[in-house]
Amino acid sequence: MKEIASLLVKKNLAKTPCRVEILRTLISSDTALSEQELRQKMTHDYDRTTVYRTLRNFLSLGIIHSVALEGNDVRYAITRNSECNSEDVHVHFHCNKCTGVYCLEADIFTKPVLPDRFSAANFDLIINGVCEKCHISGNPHDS
Amino acid sequence: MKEIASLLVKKNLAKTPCRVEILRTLISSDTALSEQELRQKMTHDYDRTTVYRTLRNFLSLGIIHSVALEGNDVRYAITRNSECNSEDVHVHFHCNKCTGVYCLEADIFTKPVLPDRFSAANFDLIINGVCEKCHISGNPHDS
DNA sequence: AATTGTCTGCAACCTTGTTGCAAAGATAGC
DNA sequence: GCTATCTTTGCAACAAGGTTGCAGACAATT
Repeated sequence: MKEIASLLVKKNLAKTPCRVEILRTLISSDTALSEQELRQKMTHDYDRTTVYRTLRNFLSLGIIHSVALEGNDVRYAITRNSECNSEDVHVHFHCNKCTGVYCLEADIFTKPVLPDRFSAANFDLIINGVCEKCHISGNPHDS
Repeated sequence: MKEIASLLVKKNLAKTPCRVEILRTLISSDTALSEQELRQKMTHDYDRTTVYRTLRNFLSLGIIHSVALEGNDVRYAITRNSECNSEDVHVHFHCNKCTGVYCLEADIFTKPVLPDRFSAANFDLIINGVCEKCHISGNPHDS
């Protein structure tokens, strides 16, 4: 919890309940969460607008990042140095069974050679498949 | 134009004006189009619902495919065998200047090694950067 | 040309993104 | 610890998609 407080101080943000709870929820989740999932996991029911603005704020500060999936499905996750913080490569795994989205290490990705005159600033890779938790049983981890 | 007619016949779809025009527009565009861009490029103003249903229809038949970008931004493009039809790899280039989305050859992509117990069904790579048309001048191709 | 089944347009509703404004809360100085 | 100030929150409201049902229009078939 000190982690959260110092993060907010570092980013010059007031330590408000909504911010603390959003951060706590995202930090303690092993998957990226949709806004809906996030709100459901939070104990207090904050207004939609408040959560929206807080997420937007966190996004622009790089505290969290978002993953756009097919079908207007956006997930949010804490940006951890060890996983998703590579300057220009983001790798996410989307499980077709439990629908969870996991941040994977960026260094498993090899940058492709682009056609002439195309220059890349960053890469976003989404891998669809079956995650480790759903691998054996075939049963989803979250139901 | 025969191309379009035979495509529709092959997929068991009636040759209706809306379908023909959507296909014609997508085929003649070198970039993936948003629904809005698509509607603007079409000569007849079809109802939003009609376009929506037609696109959904084409998507499920694999005639077109969609690319989900950040910020609820979805683009649609014809699925060409030479470009985007690889069974499990889709590579798209999103230009930060002209905002265009181009389908790139899937074979420039190298599949990464996944963590234990993760298994992949398909890969979606989105590369952000500057496209060939915006490369030199710095001026966007479409304005 | 008539029939049948599909497609289109309209109305309507839901979700998500977004803004303005006023009330409530956090931070800083007294 | 209390007040002033600036920030954050909640509410209302609207825009843009996504989505469905239904009835009239249209395409394909006989």
